[in-house]
Amino acid sequence: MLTAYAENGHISKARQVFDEMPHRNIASWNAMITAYIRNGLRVNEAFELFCRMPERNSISHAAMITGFAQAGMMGEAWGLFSEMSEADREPVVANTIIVGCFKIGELEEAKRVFDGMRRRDVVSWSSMVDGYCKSGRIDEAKELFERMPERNVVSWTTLINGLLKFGAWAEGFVLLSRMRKETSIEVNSITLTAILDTCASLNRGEGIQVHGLVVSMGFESDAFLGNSIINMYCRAGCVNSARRMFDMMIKKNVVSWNTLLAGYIQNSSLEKAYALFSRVPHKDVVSWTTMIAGLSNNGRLEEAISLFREMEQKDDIAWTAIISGFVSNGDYERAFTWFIDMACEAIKPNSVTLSSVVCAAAGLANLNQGEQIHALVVKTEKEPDLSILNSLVSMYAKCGNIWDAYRIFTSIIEPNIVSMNSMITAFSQHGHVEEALELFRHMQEKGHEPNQVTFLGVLTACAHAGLVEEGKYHFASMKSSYFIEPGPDHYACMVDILGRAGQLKDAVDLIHSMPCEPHLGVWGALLSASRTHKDLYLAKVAAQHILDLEPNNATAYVVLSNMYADAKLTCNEEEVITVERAKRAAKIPGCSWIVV
DNA sequence: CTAGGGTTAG
Repeated sequence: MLTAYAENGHISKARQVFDEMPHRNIASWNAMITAYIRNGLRVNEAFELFCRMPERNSISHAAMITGFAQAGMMGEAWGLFSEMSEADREPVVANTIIVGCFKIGELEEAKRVFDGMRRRDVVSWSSMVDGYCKSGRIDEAKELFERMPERNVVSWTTLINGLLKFGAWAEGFVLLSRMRKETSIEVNSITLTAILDTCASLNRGEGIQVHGLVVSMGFESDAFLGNSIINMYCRAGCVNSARRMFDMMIKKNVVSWNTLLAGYIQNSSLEKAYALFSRVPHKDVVSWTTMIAGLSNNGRLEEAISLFREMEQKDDIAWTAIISGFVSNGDYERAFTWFIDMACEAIKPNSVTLSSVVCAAAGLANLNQGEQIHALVVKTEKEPDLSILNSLVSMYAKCGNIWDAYRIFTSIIEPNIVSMNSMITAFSQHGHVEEALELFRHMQEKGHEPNQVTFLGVLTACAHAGLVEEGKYHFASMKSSYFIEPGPDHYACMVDILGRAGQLKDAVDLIHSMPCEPHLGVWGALLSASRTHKDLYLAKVAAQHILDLEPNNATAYVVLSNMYADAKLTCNEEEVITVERAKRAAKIPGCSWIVV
């Protein structure tokens, strides 16, 4: 009766039976202790019984040690372990101790127990391999694995998974094929899940082969595996293959639908996503938020909002999808309105919500709002996400408080590339060129790989200080040292740098050499350089390109007319019309060498 | 009575 209740998880019933028992033997005490440990790891209640037992055997000890070890209470586990004889504790109880040691990071202790064992089984070895993998000590894991006297599917899976999670995926795949070639041990669904997961995040071609393996092993009816395959294809950009898998699956669940839905959205097939969404049989929050976020992130905010209104239980993620949509559309005011509505509905903002509204405050350059959100962050987040801290850095910088930005930056224990970029950009926007370049040097020394955003900050700094040679150097090193193709913004910066220094010819040549289409910023930089150096001819060319891109661009007209005025020419309507005409005539003199 | 894992949304 007691064990029947215990096995079904009815602990209080089991305890009732136990308490009412007229005669208890060791087995009934042990059963009750085991029940407490297996159901919710209630170590204290188990230990209380353990202490009250009139006599104990090795099973009592083993059960209690398992409880302590799984709860990470290794001191207590050790105490009982030392009371057991060699014969009773090996290998099972010792294995438990090994796992417990790894759990609390006591690698040396685990090794000592393992080395001291007289009888090791395959579990002892596999536990050691797993412990080393999870502690990042891959070499030791591999060495132990090679020394194993026998291996089973768990041993192989442990190391394969360990290698893949460690990032040594090539080695992981080699081990998988070795397993299949050298042994008759068959992979199971656990092995395959780990591999598919890795393939999905790495966009590895092996995913397709693993799919074949899943089918040939007869696992295609496993919904978990099927969903992983859908995910793998979606992440690799093969939505059609994902769709085929989806259609083939007999046991679809809501995750299968959601995964394919997300796949369509990530591969920008919004219409197909919409069609699929309408057919999802039992839509859950994820189905709704996936669709809402998909629309919102693709600038279709109004549709996203109307879907949001249809949603019954709106969670924080749904709200955040809309709010971040406003932020990326530059509609910061509405982002705030919605943020307040969210608070009124008593939905707690999460870290993405918070970093979005910090960005909104930055976009509005509204220090007051920014500080309020900052206070909220301090109040609600014990350890604010890096994304929040990074956006706070940008926010303070954009609101003019460069030293508050710096204070936040220095408080970040492990800054990432985004943190570095935010701070470099902040310095550079504020004209603190030395600091910006110093930070750039510092991050390179620390081994952080700069990206295109970093270089934009660096080039902006150079432009600010008129550092022509340094600017040229960094611009060149982008491609030669870091294999980053400069984008239009980088070119605009370089045109600015060259233009300010009066090297107009070089600036024009640079535009001519651009592999991408020059955008407004590039021509704007050229125009302002032409104005500074009073090159009316070049100014006209630049202005014309600006007006091609943006026919109502007032700046272009204003700059041109000022230059005419300075040159003691009249910039009347007629002159503007002339420019217009020239544009329509399609051939501006000199235009041919600028056209890309 | 011990060892390997788990898919989707911001």
